[in-house]
Amino acid sequence: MGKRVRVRFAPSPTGPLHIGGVRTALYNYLFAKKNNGDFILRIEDTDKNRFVSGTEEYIIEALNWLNIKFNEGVGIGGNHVPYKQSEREDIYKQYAQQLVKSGFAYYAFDTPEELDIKRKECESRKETFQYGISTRNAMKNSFTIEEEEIQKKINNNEHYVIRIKIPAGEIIHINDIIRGNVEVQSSQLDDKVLFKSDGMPTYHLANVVDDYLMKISHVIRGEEWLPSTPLHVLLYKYFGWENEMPLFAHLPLLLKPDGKGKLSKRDGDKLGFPVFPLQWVDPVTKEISSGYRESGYVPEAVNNIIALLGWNPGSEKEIFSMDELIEEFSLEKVGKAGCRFDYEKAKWFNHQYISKINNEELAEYLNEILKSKKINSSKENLIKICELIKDRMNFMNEIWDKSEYFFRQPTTYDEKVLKDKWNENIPSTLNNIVGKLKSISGFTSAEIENIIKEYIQVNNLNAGTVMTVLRVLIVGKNSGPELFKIFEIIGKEETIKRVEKGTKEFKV
RNA sequence: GGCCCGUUCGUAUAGGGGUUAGUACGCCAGGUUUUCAUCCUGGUAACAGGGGUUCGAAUCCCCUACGGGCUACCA
Repeated sequence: MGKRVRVRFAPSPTGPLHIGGVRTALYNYLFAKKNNGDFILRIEDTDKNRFVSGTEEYIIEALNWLNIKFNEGVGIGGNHVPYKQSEREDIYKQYAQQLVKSGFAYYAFDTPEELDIKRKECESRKETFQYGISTRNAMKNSFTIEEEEIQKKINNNEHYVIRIKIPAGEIIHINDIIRGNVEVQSSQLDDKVLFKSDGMPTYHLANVVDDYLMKISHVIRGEEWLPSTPLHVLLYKYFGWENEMPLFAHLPLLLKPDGKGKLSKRDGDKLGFPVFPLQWVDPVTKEISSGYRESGYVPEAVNNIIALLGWNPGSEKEIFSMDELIEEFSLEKVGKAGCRFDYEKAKWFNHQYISKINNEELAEYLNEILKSKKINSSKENLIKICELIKDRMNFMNEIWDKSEYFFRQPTTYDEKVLKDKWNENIPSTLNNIVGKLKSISGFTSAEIENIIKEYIQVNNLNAGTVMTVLRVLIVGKNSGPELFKIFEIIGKEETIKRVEKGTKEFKV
């Protein structure tokens, strides 16, 4: 019996969640559900300077929209409260001090400015400054300052940090579920800050302490964390938690479409597709970044799209419901290479999902939009309309564009098409057609079709011409669903009105 | 620069010693639709390069190249 699966999604509230973060959340969720485990939301707000207000709420709203449900964490509580790191300040301090006491960490008093100077010096010599075994004896810290003096400094409220003491000559092993065994020489690591002078821990400390305390079994996170994982492994060891250390799985990164760098929050709308799940308005600059929701994506499609960015069950199946994703997901099938979002494929996925929405549901959605435009229509009609336009939609927000002509007369005609088809006989033909339409009692598409086709045949007319002209007068342009079905839905009176109006108004 | 991770059609991927290297999106062509879109059929297009190992390598090993990540008192 292995231990209970407990995974966490741990974003920092420094901006809206981007699509890569959403994917990390989704994989964690799928893994938890698949293994009947827990999915925890933890907010990693240890950097006071980068905090952006509203992002915590944003993250929760985004996960809700996508139906990625956590069962423990910020907002809902659990056995390991609090789940916000800023509220756990005291815990980290205690653990950092424990490490100092046991000799695995030490106090350091170098100011950021002093460190900056050191780094620049090294840079000018084309070297990299490493606060570690080779330099720590030349810095202001426990190695160079007497114990008594250190206590005095601390008591005087002098700024200090706590750094890990990286051991010499060790090989640190990481066993990553996705990448296998990774080995790193301890000499490559530096004495990273664990506890900052503002009283907050760094990611490294907070993360390890919380994962341990919250009994996290698997750490599923982006590949950008792989280089610091040896440090985390060392921390587990120094705390004596080796046996409780979670398993790691580092996900391939989502790259920019041009292949230059990883996708970042700053990419906003520059890429031709949303990078955020929900629209985001920057609280300071008021800059608006579009979201998948507002761009007309359906949440199930978004989940499907991002699930397949870096994971594939090995079959040729492509459309997965959330339940199917849960059923089939496994970390072993996650790929190693970074991947790119493809707008065209995403559009196709979304189209697949829209065409699967039942007409009643879509009709309700359309009705909401109509209400905002003060348009009334019967439910029955809306269902018929949705049936006709559903396959023509790629995004939900196209629904008005694709259905407008059912509710109002066209305000403009596609003149190019009309001019091309128009001839001196058209007006009289249209008048005759209006006469025919008036004679139809049950105004059904089948009946209309019979009558009009018969008229065209009897008079030896060009069907393409007549139909195209009628369409433009009714719809405004030369596209849309079957014309006679449109006639039926808008009704006899409206059809006749539009044809008469067009006949009168259009001049070559 | 150093360290780490990666590399199959344009994109997402399947394939893990013997395949005509499969699929989906895109693109192209044809069909359906008297329109457009959907839909259907077909086509286009890839194992980064070089060395090994092997009867045989996309697949295992090494090197190189390229891409990416990390290198903060950011996460």
